[in-house]
Amino acid sequence: MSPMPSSADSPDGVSPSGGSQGDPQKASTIRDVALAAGVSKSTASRALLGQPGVSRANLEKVQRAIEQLDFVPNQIARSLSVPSPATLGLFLRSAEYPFYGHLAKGFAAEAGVRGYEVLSVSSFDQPDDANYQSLMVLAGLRAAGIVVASPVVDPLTIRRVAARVPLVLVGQMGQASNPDVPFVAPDPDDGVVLIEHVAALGHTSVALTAVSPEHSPTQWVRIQRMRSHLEDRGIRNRIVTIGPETNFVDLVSELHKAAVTAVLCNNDFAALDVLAAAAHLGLSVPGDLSVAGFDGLPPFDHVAVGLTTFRVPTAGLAAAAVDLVHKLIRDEEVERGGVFIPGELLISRTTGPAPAR
Amino acid sequence: MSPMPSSADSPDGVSPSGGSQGDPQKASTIRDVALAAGVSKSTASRALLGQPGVSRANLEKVQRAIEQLDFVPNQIARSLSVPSPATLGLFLRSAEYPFYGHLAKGFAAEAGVRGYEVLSVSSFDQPDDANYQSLMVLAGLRAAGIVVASPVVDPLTIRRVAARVPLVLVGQMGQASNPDVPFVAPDPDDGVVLIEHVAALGHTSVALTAVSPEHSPTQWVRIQRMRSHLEDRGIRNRIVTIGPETNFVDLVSELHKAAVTAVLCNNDFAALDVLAAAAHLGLSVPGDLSVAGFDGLPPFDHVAVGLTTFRVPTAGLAAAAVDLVHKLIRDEEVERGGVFIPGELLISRTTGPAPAR
DNA sequence: TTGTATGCGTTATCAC
DNA sequence: GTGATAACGCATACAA
Repeated sequence: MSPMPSSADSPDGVSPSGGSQGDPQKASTIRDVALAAGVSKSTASRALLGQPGVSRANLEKVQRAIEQLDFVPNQIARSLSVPSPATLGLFLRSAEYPFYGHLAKGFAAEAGVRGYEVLSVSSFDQPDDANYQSLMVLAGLRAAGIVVASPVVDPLTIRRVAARVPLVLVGQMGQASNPDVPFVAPDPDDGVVLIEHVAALGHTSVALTAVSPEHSPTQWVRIQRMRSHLEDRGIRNRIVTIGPETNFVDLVSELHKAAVTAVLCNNDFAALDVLAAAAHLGLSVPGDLSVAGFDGLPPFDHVAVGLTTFRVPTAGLAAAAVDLVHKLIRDEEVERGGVFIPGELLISRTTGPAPAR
Repeated sequence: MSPMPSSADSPDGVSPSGGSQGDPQKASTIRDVALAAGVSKSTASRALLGQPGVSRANLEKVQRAIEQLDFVPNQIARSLSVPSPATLGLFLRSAEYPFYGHLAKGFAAEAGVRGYEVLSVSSFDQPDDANYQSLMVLAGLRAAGIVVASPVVDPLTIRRVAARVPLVLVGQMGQASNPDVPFVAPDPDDGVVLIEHVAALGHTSVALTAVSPEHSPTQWVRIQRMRSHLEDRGIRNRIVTIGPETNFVDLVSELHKAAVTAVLCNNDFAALDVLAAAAHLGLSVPGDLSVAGFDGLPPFDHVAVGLTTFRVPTAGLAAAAVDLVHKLIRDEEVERGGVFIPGELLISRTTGPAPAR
């Protein structure tokens, strides 16, 4: 970049009223550029786009005018005339949760290599109406496709939007409510892998933590599978529902008294709470109690944390979602019934052999 | 800490009737609606916008046509004639990093209460050109204002966009390159609080970790202040640059041999690496070595992690950014020189008195 | 090589 | 109350 002449300050006395910056003075258009360069709009446009068929003299004049006017082409107007630059909409639950943050990253990466621009909106736990509005913003922007990665959108909204634009659900199994909407989800048998792990360690009484089913149906499916697997193996089990008000010290104390030797948590943060409670109670982990988390996203996969957990494959989910919506956009055949991506067990220091009794 | 939702879920459905999916037919326009309703575009538009001056009969006809055609107004075309005043653009570094995820959440929350819709795009570490394109998408959408929370956008791009639309930087001090662009940033003296903490504990030889300056200018400023503060106090210090290839065991071993008794890390993940290395070397923490992190976002603020760290106020930063851009949009006076938001020291179990020598 | 005219989808300004 | 028509900013056949 060359240094700007000092005349770039506003010498013509267009004194800003209050704004210290970028006074919303009307943006210069290609018409201004053409005028300043003494050519027609068409020539200015061609020069702008670097198209052939512009004399060198005019090219330079236009470029100078662009520089001087700080002209930035209006993408909106552009996209009105040319077929919309492929944009993918991502409807995401609050990126505050690591799962969604990582999903977003994987999504952007995969979409990027396919040449899509990505626009995302966060649905954090708003009323359904607001979610519909937000989704409509994406649709109104003429996104080529939309990926919904939020559990808090109701099926009717999904269906209405899906009728209008290629839409893929991720992280949720939509078939129950919307049989025709393709989806990609973690393997529902992921949790079973954890069961096999603690079973192999000799545990015979296991607790599973869970949040309320309506808050997280997918998690509920996973936990039901875990439970039936436990019962097939004759392992005693109980499901404890936790929430923001849960007193983990009381909970862990009670579980320990009931001879539970392993707690499989619904996510890593809950596992952290259980670990803190165990420490507070003087219980050794994994000596007295084995604890496992779920999700396995950084930093919980770090050796220094030492948590046994299960890594949910955010990158794989994102990639599959982009692939799916890409096919939908191109009107190709997609897998009905959804795509399941299995995760990976991460064994660390919070699980061990069941204590001898 | 309360349990957080983990891997996503689907709402329990009702009415599992089939919606059609993936029709690649071009979107219907208001012209189609007008045609189907047997009215003119103008009437259709008025009905669509709920404007007065439409007969009840026509209103219903239009609404029915809209329903039947699954018509969604093209926001892009709309904003060509009428700038949409209720949309804020957020240009964010990859939400994979917790800092940006939390920032995004706070931003959406604050923007929501002010009635803004939020559209965000992620700049993960792309070439500048791609970032320019992404930013232009936002600008091109005619967002009322834009907040840039990414250190990887070059000043010229910022300037050009800021000339067109109200723009605020967050997390970086833009005054050097763009004196006129308002910004909100963490207090540069945040790190000094950590210095005072370890100084009070009697440490006389301290190491600071850092990533390369161009990767994070803000961090660099903070660390320079920390260093000068250390020198004012006569505390020996060294800055070690770390990166993805860093061998932390070697690093910590070397620091320990050099009689360093406290390591202040540039973020919590780095602290985790240092802790793991210390454990691997048989060093007790904080007996032999005190370790502190930086950022203090979940889960590092959790008592079970036990890390001494410094919480950077993401919510406050986000709120201030929204406030600033809101003022800019309304053409109100904004603070020149930026807004600094101080964070909060979180003392836990990884820092302690300097070992007697 | 350059300019003219037209269309993209919507809203706004007029007449009627 | 309603419907032509002109912007909005840009790209592009089509002429010249």
